Amino acid sequence: MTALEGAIAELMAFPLFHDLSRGSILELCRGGEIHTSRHREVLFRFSQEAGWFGIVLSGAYKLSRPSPGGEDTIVHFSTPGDVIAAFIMAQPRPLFPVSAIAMGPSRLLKIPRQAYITSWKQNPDLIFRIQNLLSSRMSLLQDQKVLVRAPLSLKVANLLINLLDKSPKDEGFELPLPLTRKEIADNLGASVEAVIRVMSDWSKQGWIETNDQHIRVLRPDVLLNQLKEA
Amino acid sequence: MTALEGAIAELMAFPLFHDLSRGSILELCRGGEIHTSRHREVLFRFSQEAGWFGIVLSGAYKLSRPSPGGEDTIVHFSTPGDVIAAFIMAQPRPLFPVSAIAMGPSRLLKIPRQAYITSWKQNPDLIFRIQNLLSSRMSLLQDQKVLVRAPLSLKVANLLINLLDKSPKDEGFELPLPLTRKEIADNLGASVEAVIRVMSDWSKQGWIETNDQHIRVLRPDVLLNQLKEA
DNA sequence: CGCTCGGTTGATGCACATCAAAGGCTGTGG
DNA sequence: CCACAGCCTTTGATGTGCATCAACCGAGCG
Repeated sequence: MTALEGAIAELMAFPLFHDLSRGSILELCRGGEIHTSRHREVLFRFSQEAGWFGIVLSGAYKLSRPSPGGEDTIVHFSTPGDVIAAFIMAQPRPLFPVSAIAMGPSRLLKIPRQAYITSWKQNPDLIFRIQNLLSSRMSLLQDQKVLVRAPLSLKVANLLINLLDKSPKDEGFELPLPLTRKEIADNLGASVEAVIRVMSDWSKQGWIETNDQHIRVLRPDVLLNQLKEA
Repeated sequence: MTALEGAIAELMAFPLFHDLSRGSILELCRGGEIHTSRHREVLFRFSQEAGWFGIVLSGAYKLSRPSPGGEDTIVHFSTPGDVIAAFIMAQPRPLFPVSAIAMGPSRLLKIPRQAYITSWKQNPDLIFRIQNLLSSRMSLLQDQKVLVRAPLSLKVANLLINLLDKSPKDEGFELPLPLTRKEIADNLGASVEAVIRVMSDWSKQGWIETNDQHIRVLRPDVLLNQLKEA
């Protein structure tokens, strides 16, 4: 419980809990516990029973689903402040709709489903914020869907720009999470090699820069232009 | 208002309003009006201000978004019982995230945003049902995303099966909405010609049958198998 | 030191897109 | 009532973006 109190400060910084008092946040997170993940640790797997939902505190998790070819497809990257699996808590007997795997060391606040049903549900404003989160995630999915016919470079540009939006502005255009080419490929439905060819081209142009899985976008304007003019 | 009362019977049949009394439904739909659309009529366009949301009563609407190539990409087919734009009502000043166009003559119940903010919000169960609708729609989008790397025939099979699920079971596997090959292509991000080649092959095999934009799936088992074994 | 993981490069082939052309069907206006 | 324009479907010919396969390199790590 003391650990939980320590996390309150982090929680209050997230838009989800904006304006809420320390006391009510504690009440909402009753029974919650903080889970620490190592790089590549599996938090849960697709179709497991979901007795809890979570809020990302630090690090990142990739959410993926098994695809017919055995390879997993990444459907979302969850960064701090994101809720995981909250959307399905309203179902009578929810199953996780995705698998979740940590990208680098990460921390997550696990909250029992019961708390959602009892205290969260009674707070319409909170439910609305969840609904907004969900609808903006849907919006991202649709953005990607619209680009299916576009060349691969556009898809990569779109992804980088979107991730950049999540990043704190003072980071100098560095993506807020470690990202391999394979993960990008798995998210876009492309092959690693194709992604590499696009990105190493951009590196040569001096538009991006990467060291050790951390990508910095030097010329976000150029990438944005690709998206617009096409 | 009398017209609205006439629609109550239809509304009560939808899962969304299941178990609700005639009176409370009337209350929820206060200020609503029934809109009748002709084939190809535009209900609203992407990025217009959204002062209302809707419930499809009959017919169908396609929801699409403009894509870089000018061509619209269809993100969802809405059939009776579906809510349209309810998910964004929680935002302070919502804009329609898609365009909506009628497929064949259709009817829709328009409900002012104000009603959502006041009466819908006060009913946690109702909000939860909306959340479930939204999350199942997200699930569909993810299903499609998982198939990006799969051959076109799998994507078409997946689409037909999903639409079939919405259809009343006594319809003998006929899709519940008129659907052109172009619309299928626009939904899957493929070319019309490619879709035609897949489907006319299936017709020759005797797996499907189409007359005048109405598609009947004669061998749903075969299509399902394609999805599984791959 | 072998191992796995991430990145990179080149050669080859295929599933589609694209372009072109044509016929049927529907609605609309002269 | 006819003519014309749009929309939907179909078929064939040609081209290409990207998947696939194969190989290699450097870095971290037990």
